Amino acid sequence: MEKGQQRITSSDVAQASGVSRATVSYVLNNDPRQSIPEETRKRVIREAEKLGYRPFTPARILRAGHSQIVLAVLPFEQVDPGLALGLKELEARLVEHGFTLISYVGVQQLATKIHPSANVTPGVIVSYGDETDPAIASFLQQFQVPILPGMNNQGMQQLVGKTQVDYLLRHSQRQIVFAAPERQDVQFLVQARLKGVLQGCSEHGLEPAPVFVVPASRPAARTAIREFLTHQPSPYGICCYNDEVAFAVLAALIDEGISIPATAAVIGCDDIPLAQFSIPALTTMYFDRQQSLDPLVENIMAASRGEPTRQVPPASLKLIVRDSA
Amino acid sequence: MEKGQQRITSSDVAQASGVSRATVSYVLNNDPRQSIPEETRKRVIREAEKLGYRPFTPARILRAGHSQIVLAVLPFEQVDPGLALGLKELEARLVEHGFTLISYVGVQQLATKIHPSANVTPGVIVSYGDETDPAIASFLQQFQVPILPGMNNQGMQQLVGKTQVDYLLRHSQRQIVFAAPERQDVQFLVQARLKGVLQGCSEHGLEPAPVFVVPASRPAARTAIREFLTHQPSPYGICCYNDEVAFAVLAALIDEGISIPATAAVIGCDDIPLAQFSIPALTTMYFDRQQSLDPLVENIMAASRGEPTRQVPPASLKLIVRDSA
DNA sequence: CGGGCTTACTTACACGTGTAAGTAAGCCCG
DNA sequence: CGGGCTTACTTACACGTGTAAGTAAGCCCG
Repeated sequence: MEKGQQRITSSDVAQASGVSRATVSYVLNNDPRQSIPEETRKRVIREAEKLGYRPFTPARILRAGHSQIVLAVLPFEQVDPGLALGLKELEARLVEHGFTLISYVGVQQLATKIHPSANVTPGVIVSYGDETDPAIASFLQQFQVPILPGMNNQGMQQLVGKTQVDYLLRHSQRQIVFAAPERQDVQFLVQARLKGVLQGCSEHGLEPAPVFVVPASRPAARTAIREFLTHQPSPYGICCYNDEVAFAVLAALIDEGISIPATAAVIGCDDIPLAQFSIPALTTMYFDRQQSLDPLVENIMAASRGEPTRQVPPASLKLIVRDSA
Repeated sequence: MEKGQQRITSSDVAQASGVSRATVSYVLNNDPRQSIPEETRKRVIREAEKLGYRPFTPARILRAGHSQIVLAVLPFEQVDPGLALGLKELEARLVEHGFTLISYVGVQQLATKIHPSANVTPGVIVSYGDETDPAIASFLQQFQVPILPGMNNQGMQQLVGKTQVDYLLRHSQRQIVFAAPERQDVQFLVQARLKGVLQGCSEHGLEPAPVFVVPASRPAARTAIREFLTHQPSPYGICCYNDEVAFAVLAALIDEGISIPATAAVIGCDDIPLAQFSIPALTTMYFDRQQSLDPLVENIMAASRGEPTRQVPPASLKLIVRDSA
C-alpha cells in the first residue's frame, strides 16, 4: 500500500484527457485569459474527478511563493471558550475564500529553536498576544509574512472592566474589587482589564479598586477571600477577569456563607456554556464579534496580497443578566 | 517591504560560504555519508545563521513527498478540556522529533467540497472520531496518508461508564441513571459510555439504567429532571457523560431542592479545571494518558515512515473524590 | 489572396529542496 | 610509479505546480 500508491498529479489528468498539463491547470484554475472550449473543459474536469485529483499544496505554495494558510498565534496555556468560538467563526469565513485557519496555542516554546509550528508555512499571521512583547514580536517576524492583530486586544479588555463597574454600581453603592487569576499567560490582558476597572471607579468618584488574586484551589480560595474581605467595607461588587475566575469566587463566597448578590455581587466575562449553571447563575458579558469579523477577514485577504490593512472596529459588548449580580 | 524582501534560500548560504548548494544541504542536514571537514561545516553553519536561513518547508515536502505534519482530526463542535490537555502533551512530544501537530476541530464541513484543511499537507492523520463512520473514513482517506486512531476511542469510554457505576454502588444501593448531553457531535462516544454503564449495572445485578438527556438550558433542565426522577426510586446515582453535563445536573438538582449526595449522588468525567468549584464540589475521573502517549508517538513516527503500527495500551483511569458522590 | 487576428492549445521555465552520480586532487601501496 | 582509494566537494535531476511565451490552424477582410 505504501509502495503502490502513487500521487495523482495534473500530468495524470492531462494524459487521461488527452491535453497538456498546462491546459489542465488553466481549466482547473479557471484562468480567464485562456479560451478553452466548453467540451475540453468538461472533459478535463470529468477526468480530474474520476481520478480523484487534488493539487499538491506544497508544490502550489512553492510556485506561488506564499500560502493560503492563516496562522492564529495564541500565546496562552489554554484558549478561552469565547475565543474558541470566535476562531471557529473566523475559520468558516476564511474557508469561503479558500483559506485555511491554523491555530497555535501555547506560550512556553515561543523562544525555542525548533518551534512546534516550524513545519507550517502561513501566508498571514493573526496574533492574539501582547503586541508590545518583544519576544513574541521577534518570534512572529521570523515567518517573514504580514502580521495582523487579532480580536481580543487590550482596548477591548479595558471596555469590559469599565462596563462591569458601571453595571455593579447601577443600583447601589458597592466596594468594587477586581478578581484576577493566578495564571501568568494572560497577565497582559489582566492588566488591561484592571485599567478599565480603575477607570470605572474613578468615573464614579471611588477609590481605586483593590485587586484580589484568586488562588487555584478551592480551600485556598476560601481562606484568601475571607482574609481579603475583612479589610473591605461591604457590600462588595466583584469584577472577575473571566467566568472561570467567577466560578472560583462564587464557590469561595458560598463556602464562607456570604450571600450573593446581596452582600457580594459577582460579574464575570465570556459567557461560557457553563455560566448559566453556576450557583447562583452567573451574570456576565461577552463580545459580539460578528461585526468585527468581516473587517478582519478583509484585512487578512488584503495582507495576503501584500496590500495595506485597515483599522478593525471594536466588537460590541453584550450583557447577560442572571442572578449573581 | 513586500517587493524588497526576498526569501533567503540555500543558494544564498552557498554563495556566502563559497561552496555549492549541495554542500550546504549536506551540512545542514548532517548527512553521514558525506565527509566534510569541520572548517567548512562551521563556515556554512555560521553563514546560515548570519543570514537567518530557514529551509522553505513546501519545497522540502515537495522533494520528500511527505511532510512532518501530523493532523489531529476532532469531529466535535468543541474540544473537551481533558482532550485539549492531551493534545498539548502530544504536541510537545512530537516537537522533539521535529514533527508539528495541527488540529482540525469541527464536524459540519467534513463533507464539503472545499475543506477547511485543504491547504495543509499532513504526513500522518490521528483520528479521534467514530472509526465506523463511513463519512469520516472517506474524508480522511482523501489525504492519502496513514491514519491512526487517537486516544479517546470507544473502548475507553466504556471503561469510564463501568467505573462510574462501580464507584456509585460502592457504599450503598442506588438507582443508576445515565445523564447524556443533547449535542449530536459526541453521540458515538455517548453510546459507548452508555454501554459501559449498562455493563456495570448488569454486573451488579441491576436493571439497565435509564437515560436522562439533559436539556441545554437551566430552567428546562430543572423541569426535565423533576419529571424524570418522579418515575425512579431514590436514592439516585447519576453517571454523567462529562463534567459539563454534571454541572447542569447539579444545578437542576439544587434548583429542585434535592440533597446531594444523600438523595442524588453525581459523578462526572474529565476533571475540568472548574470541577472543584461546583456546588457541591464534583466527584469525577480522568484519563491519565501519560503511559499511552509514548506508544502513540512511536506509532506516529512509524506510520510516517510507512512502517506498520502497534496496538496502543489503554490509558489508566484516575478517580477524583470530592463531595458530589 | 495574403497578412493579421483569434482560437486552442503546447513547450518551457521557475519556485527551493535533497540526493544520486560525477569529478578532481591527493594519498597510499604493491 | 601507476592504479585504486579516500577526501571534498560539484553538477544535474526530480518533486508538482502555475504561467509566460510560443505555435499551428482557421478565419476574416481589405
